[in-house]
Amino acid sequence: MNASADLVKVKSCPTQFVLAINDTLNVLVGKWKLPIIGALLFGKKRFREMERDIPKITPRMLSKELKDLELNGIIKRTVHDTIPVTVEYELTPSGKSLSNVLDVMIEWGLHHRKMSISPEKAA
Amino acid sequence: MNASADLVKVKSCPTQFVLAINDTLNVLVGKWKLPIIGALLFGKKRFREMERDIPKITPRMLSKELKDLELNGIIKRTVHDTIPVTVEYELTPSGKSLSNVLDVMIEWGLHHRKMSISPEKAA
DNA sequence: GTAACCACTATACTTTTGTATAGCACTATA
DNA sequence: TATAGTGCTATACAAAAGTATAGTGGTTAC
Repeated sequence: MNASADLVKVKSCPTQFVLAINDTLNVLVGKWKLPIIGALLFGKKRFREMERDIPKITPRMLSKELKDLELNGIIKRTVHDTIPVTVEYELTPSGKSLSNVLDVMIEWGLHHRKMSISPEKAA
Repeated sequence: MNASADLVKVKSCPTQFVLAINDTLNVLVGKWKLPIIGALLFGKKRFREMERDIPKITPRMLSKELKDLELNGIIKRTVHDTIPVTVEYELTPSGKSLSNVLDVMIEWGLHHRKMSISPEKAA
């Protein structure tokens, strides 16, 4: 498997190129996906824990987004049959590897922000 | 300016971290932004040209998204006072630098797709 | 003169996304 | 017995995003 060869192939074909990016975009899009992934980058978390960590999220949204992320193979849900049941969420390897994408996005975001505030200095 | 130092700073602070990524996300989100940026990666384009290049986009959407991207400093709009007027759109340096982000997203997208189809082989 | 190209804009509608609020079935603690 | 915590789901609504269709005001070619 050669990632950069794939890149060349994909970039020469706009449609495929858009499809691949959309896969990534779909995983990150929405008001809550990022805060959720962000929270899980720091380790396993339980439902109520995340509810407290993420300001203003409703249980409905948290539940919905967790399902979505699970379906997309980004997080793994584990039910422990303690009493009462406890449920743990954690990132899958695919989910963890997203942090590479996020790093680049952070870099661009910071740089772009500086550029729009003071293009010449970028201080 | 040290990008990786910024990265460390930002990642230790979840709120900032989410903000920086959201800046990037906002630029890319929506059904049409990516096709538009994709089209402009291949050079300057005019309105009708893009309308033809991007299947199924309506002029309303194209106009709206172009405005949005211009406001966000991703593209530059130039009006030439030919008769009739011609308008050209092109990526700004900030816009061009997005291709780094897109590259990483393509890589993740392709890899993740392979993982979900056949996790062991990843063929 | 009519048809077509240019770069859009207006209006009305549907779909998707997110919010507000309440509730379930269970258990542990006071 | 009352209260609070666990991990959610149901219903109804509001806001945002996207679509469909038509039209503007100009110019050039047939």
